[in-house]
Amino acid sequence: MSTISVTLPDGSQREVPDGSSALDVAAAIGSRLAKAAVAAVVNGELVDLGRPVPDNSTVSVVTTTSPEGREVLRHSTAHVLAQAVTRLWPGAHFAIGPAITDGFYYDFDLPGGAHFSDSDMVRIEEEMRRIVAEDQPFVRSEHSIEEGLALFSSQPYKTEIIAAVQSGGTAEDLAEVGNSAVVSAYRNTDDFVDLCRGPHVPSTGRLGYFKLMRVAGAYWRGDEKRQQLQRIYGTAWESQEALDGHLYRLDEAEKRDHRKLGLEMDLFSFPTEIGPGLSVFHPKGGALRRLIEDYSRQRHVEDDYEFVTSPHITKAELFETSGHLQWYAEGMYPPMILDEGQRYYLKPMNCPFHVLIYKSRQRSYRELPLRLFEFGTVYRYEKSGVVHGLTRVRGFTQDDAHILCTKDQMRDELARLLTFILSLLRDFGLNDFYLELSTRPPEKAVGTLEDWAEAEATLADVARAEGLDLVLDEGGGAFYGPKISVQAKDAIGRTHQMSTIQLDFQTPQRFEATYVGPDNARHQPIMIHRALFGSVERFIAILVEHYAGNLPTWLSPEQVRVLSVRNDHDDYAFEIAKLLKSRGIRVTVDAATEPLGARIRKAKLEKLPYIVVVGDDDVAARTVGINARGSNDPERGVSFETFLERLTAEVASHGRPEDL
RNA sequence: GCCUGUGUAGCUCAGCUGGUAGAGCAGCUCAUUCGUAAUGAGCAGGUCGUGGGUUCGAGUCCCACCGCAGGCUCCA
Repeated sequence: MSTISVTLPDGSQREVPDGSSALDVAAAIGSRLAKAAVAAVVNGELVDLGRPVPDNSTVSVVTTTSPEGREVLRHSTAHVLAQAVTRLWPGAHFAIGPAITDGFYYDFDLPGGAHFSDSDMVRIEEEMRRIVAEDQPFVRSEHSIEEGLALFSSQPYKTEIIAAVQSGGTAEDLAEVGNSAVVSAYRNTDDFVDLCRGPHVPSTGRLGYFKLMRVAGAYWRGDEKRQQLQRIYGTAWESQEALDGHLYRLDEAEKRDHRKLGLEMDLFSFPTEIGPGLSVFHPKGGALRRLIEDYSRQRHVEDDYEFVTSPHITKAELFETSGHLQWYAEGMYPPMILDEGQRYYLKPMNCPFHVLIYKSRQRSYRELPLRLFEFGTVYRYEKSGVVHGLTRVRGFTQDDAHILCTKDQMRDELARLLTFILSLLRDFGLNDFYLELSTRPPEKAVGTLEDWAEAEATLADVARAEGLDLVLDEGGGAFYGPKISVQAKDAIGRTHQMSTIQLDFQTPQRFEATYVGPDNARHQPIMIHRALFGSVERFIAILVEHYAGNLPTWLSPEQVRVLSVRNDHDDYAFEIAKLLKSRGIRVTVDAATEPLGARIRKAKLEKLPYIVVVGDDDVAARTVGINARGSNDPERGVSFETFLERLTAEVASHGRPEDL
């Protein structure tokens, strides 16, 4: 028997019999590898294990613990889901079923307009386990377009994809099929075959560590004007431990949910009497908010911003001039009709007001850059299905500023701004950033291509200069200019869009804002929109989740609670509370009305940074007992002065919290 | 806006196939005075999201609406 030679990832060569499959190669390397293998990369292409390997090819075996391997088994699990559904609902049409982060989904259209219910998830999962137990093979076949259309003649969504691929096809379609010349399909049984690019695990028996998570609606091809399908989401892993780990992480994330913690910590609420997406901040949330805003104000003062304010409503004319009514009217609250037909709108943005402040008198180049800052509360009519806690609301406050500068100043101004933003975010305990550049949206955009190109290039240069990773978001810009956004990773690795810097060549032009240059002629300034927190409300949500409610001491609404052991220690407790308060510490006293253990427990549950206990010894020696958050080991007999120094130093340095 | 769920006391939840609401915690009162995560007793608290309907009778069944949750679409 003749042999062929393959190159392995470590560079070594191996001789295998001609006609060997990727699985044979894996087996030749080792039986454990063969057991863990789910697919292979042959000459750079991810393929089935059963695929014969050509001579002189490079072969890399993909195992279940690699990202590619997990993707293969998730995708294969999606096929098992589809088969289970077709067994239970004969005649069901299925659309697409890709692997996604941590799992997979599959979209279905059930016969007779039937819908899945939550209890169906149990039945489907049972059916899936039967299919796994049957250990059905995944058998690949390749067909011409015509054959493909015939093979899937009872599956209209599949034939639509094949037909779309025939006439070019989108990236999404090609992901299903592979390439435009060949229609590939994977058959599990005589009754079940699915259109798919592959690769797949050799057989369903390789799967099993999955769980169906939920059912949701999804529009066919993501188009809200088309058929709404039933989407089932699932998660799938290579082992029970990995699956359990994922479920545990979900559980932990749920414990951090700012909506839950916000209620428990008495920070804010959404009274239904006020309306969806409209929040009120309670005293503790109000304190947190004031601390955040005050610190931000201080930093802005230091960075040469000037403070302005503007009203919440305005005549339509302002947003006609800015272009918002033309582009985003559906995102605005409907107008109030006043004074013989005059239309007034709640403001969805602050920028036109700031431009009017700029325009209130003639400006000289000597005044630029002019940095106008406002905590501006805006209102946007979000669709009813999208409001979510504090992160997506209908009324919120932006830490909004608009910088007007000359074209020559733009580059320096952007660089300075990015440094400022990162420094401020780091002060709040966020440390892991990358940048995203959103470029010209093809449909909704004003301005010349040249202006866009120049602005995008400048933003990219400045981002690179900061040394952070830059990700491109093609077509994601606003209608009036490109933007760069700072993305921050939180304590459990989730990414949040934080700050945005938006260049705008259009608004100054629309408002005919000018400055007089050294040449004594009028010129148009550049406008930079920027918000660091984005919205104060959303920033609070992110901080609460980042810290799991354990806000750092400098941001805690109540920093210290003093507990007296007995009533006769109350006077001392109040005395040191007064001293702490005089040093700017937010402190309360919980006098001895219930047992000490109960008061400790209550304060612990409220996530207080410091619980101070004072008893006989402390009154005698002017000391305190300190029970710090995150510690199960209280310190006794610390002198009050030592504690005060430690506390004020921690607050001043924005010291990090004990447990994230 | 669309799909699927869901809504009982401030919070967490129980309430079987329809027979006129129940617990724990929190709150209040009284007693207890205690050295680091729950002292005891008592009291009070709900038109069961809202409005219709079926029924002798609805927290429970049906319809509509509202809120919330998870998705989809959207997010200047």
